[in-house]
Amino acid sequence: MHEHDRYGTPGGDLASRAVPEAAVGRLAVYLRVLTSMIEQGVTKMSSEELAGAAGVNSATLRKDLSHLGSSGTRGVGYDTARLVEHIERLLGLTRHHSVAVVGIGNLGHALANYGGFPDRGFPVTALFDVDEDLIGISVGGLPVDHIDSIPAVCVEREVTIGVICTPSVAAQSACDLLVAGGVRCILNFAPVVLQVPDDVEVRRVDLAVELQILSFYEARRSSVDSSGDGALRVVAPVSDAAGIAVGR
Amino acid sequence: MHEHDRYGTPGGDLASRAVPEAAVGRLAVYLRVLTSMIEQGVTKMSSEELAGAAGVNSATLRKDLSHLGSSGTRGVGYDTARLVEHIERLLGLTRHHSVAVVGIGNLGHALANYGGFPDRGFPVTALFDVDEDLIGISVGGLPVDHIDSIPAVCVEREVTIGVICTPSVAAQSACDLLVAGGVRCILNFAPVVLQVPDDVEVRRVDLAVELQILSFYEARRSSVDSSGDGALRVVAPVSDAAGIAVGR
DNA sequence: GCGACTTTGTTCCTACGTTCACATGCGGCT
DNA sequence: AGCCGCATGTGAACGTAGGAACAAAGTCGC
Repeated sequence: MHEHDRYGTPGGDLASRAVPEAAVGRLAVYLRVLTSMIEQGVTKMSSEELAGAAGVNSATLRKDLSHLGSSGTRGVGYDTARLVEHIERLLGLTRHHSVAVVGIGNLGHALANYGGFPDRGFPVTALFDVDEDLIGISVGGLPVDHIDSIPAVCVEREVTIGVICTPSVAAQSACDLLVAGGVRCILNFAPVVLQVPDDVEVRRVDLAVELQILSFYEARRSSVDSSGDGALRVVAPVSDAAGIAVGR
Repeated sequence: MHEHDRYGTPGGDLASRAVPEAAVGRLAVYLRVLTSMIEQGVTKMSSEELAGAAGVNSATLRKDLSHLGSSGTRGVGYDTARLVEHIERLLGLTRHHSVAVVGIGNLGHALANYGGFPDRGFPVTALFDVDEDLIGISVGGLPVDHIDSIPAVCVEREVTIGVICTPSVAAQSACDLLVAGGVRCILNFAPVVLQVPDDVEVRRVDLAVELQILSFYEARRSSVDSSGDGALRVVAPVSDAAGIAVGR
């Protein structure tokens, strides 16, 4: 199926997944909290502290960290620098991932201008668009190429991650071109469900969906208010203060 | 920490709303697929068709749709227009949600210029920033106000959704101002965990996390490739540096 | 050097979300 | 008008995530 069920692959007994996706997402959050703390000179943290800063339960945090082997010291806590190292290794951040952005509209512009992308390690090395007026001009210090050259350029610059910021109608073809260029990880901002080969991983960031989910909560809250019935049914398991979102 | 666990159905009656968050997200996707289909003149769809287009299992789709009451006709399928109506009602899209964007940098610009925001129903009615050079200028047809005026303006324009596009350090204060202005739904693009009262719903969209998750998949795949043999379960029991942790 | 305290790593358990499979119910066909 | 087929809606099973509690392990104080 498209958008692989990242859970147990049916027949794929193999390593498919030892670390749950949800845990991977949280690990990325811990990583940011940790680097921020290190900058402030913090060298040790307990699971309680780190969990508080990341907005998760401490047991969940310890379980997540256990996926990368023993990194803590009982009775003391975790060495921040060491932990960062371990998480980076697990997430594959030890080597850089060249990023290509397709569709240099408003959003594409914004992403290209982020420069090294939030948290370095993801250098943007290629920009593409169809608009002839954009080709060749420099955005964020990088020239825009025509989408026809996607496959060649991606191979040449060893792009590992493709970001799609095109209008919906162009998203699938942009995706196909990226895949043709050997890109197997795609971040899709276009509000469509992409069809890709099984070995390509797609993550979708959908603003409309996010807004509609918020709308749903707002609507429910309103109806609860008006109904006067206090028995509200909360479903979101992570709606605790500072919820960490990441649904799906 | 959160009280409402209620699983039994004490009140029972307004049972219709125990919709899981994951289902809400999918419903938003179905909604888009449906509107797109309607534009193409499609009036009826089976669960199989719709599920295929949305990239989910048909059973999951039917269960999701069951949350909004019987909308289909057995032996026939779903009436697209009717379904759209039901989903919109559940998601609270029958009334418009005024959106405020805080932080008119690259991303804020992009969002403001989307105009009505992807899929209408979410008109952007206020823009805020700290930069004096930006105050007063028009972005996407709307003037930028100073963040100090957030509370007053949000109340006045009945903003229900706040979008935070500020740098990390400014995010929490932007959030506080929005909350002070009565905004209880927040979409946060800043890579920080916001602290909010219990009745405020925050959803976080974190590009760095998304990229790092992709990086993780890429890393895992690479190690599978390079290992050659299928015995990649081997993990880093000892001090294997590149281990990806499998098994537990 | 020994004991007590602290915090990790893990085990168990509960709850949820997804999927399978089937009974129910509706439209079309003869 | 009645029967057949087909797709919905739902009940049960399965697998996974998350939280509480506990045991191992290491440090600090004496």
